[in-house]
Amino acid sequence: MERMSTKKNAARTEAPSAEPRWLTDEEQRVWRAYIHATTLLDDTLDRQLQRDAGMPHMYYGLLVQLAQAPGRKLRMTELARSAKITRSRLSHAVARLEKNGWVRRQDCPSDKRGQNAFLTDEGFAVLQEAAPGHVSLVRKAMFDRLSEEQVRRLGEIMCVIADGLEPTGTGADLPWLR
Amino acid sequence: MERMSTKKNAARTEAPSAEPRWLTDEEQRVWRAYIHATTLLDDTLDRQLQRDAGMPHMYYGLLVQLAQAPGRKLRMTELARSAKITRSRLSHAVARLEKNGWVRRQDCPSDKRGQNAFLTDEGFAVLQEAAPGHVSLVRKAMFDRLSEEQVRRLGEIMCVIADGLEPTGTGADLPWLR
DNA sequence: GCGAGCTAGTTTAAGTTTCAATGAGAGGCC
DNA sequence: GGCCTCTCATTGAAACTTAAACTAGCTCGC
Repeated sequence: MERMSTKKNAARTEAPSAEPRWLTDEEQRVWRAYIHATTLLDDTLDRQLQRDAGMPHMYYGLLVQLAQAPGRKLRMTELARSAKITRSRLSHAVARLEKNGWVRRQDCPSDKRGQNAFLTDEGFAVLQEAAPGHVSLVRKAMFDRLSEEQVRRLGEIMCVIADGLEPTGTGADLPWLR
Repeated sequence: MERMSTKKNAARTEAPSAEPRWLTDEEQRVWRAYIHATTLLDDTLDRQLQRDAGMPHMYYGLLVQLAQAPGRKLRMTELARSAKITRSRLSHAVARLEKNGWVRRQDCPSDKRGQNAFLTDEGFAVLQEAAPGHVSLVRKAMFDRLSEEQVRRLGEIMCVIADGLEPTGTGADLPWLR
């Protein structure tokens, strides 16, 4: 991805359109490994869940969030935030899950704009059926292949990255996207 | 994602439909952090490249692969393999990139079924324009936030995961998807 | 040299995601 | 109350992805 042009790595005060600091060779290798691993893993999980539970990984994640929420229900915005997706995307997703009978919506009593999504018994059953296979795959793809030490470090690293990207306010843009 | 039902963690000989080994609390935390970080980062990169270069991250990656290939060209299958995507997806992607004038196809002389995708000068120019902003974002989201030690470890971990998922033959399925 | 089976790549249709636009309620201010 | 603005959530169109056919060319054994 990096180092398309002349390298000139001198530290400088980063004027807006100055030559950027390209990635070092090691950083490039790590970045490529990251892209490859995440791409492969995501595709693998998607394919398995599509086959075994009839839904993509993201949708499965939504069901899990609901299952863990008190009363198995969550406000749409809350669900969107915890799943790290847009409200629009969630709307479409819940529409589909509702069509499958796994989730239903109910009006929020305290705020008439609001909607609660809640997991049906059918949805919970689907989750229970799919969970073992999913966990098993996650384990085989990641945890069985890493030492405890590596797992701990991966956790730290991922938290650092997520913290840096977390939209601060509600939908506030990150400063360094200009 | 995990631990939906009773826990019974005793090691056992893993009969096909036995109670699976659920994730420990730490593993769950790490897994969630992983999902969150990768989701956020991928979305962030997609949005920035869509805005600055008019294409999603994956498409940008294809241009990069081509730019680095000898003669700026690559067989379709080869490109699909190095980008970790299906041939079908690549077909669609190249069709779109071709429509933008950034890539063109040429028949492969040695194998009449084959196609070479090659990067046009326009495509290269787009890449050169987009690269600094992209690298800068990657840096700010990941490398600037991690110590050298962490970067090295992340690289190791990602390689382990990728190795475990790499389709072994051409399109051969992984054994543990049953 | 020809038929079975493989490989390269594309196509179709169905499903998913994005972006921008919309409607409808909440909240503040005068 | 009336008005302005913000938030919650949905919608529709366009772009993207996927799985499953499908075409065409290679290759190997007989």
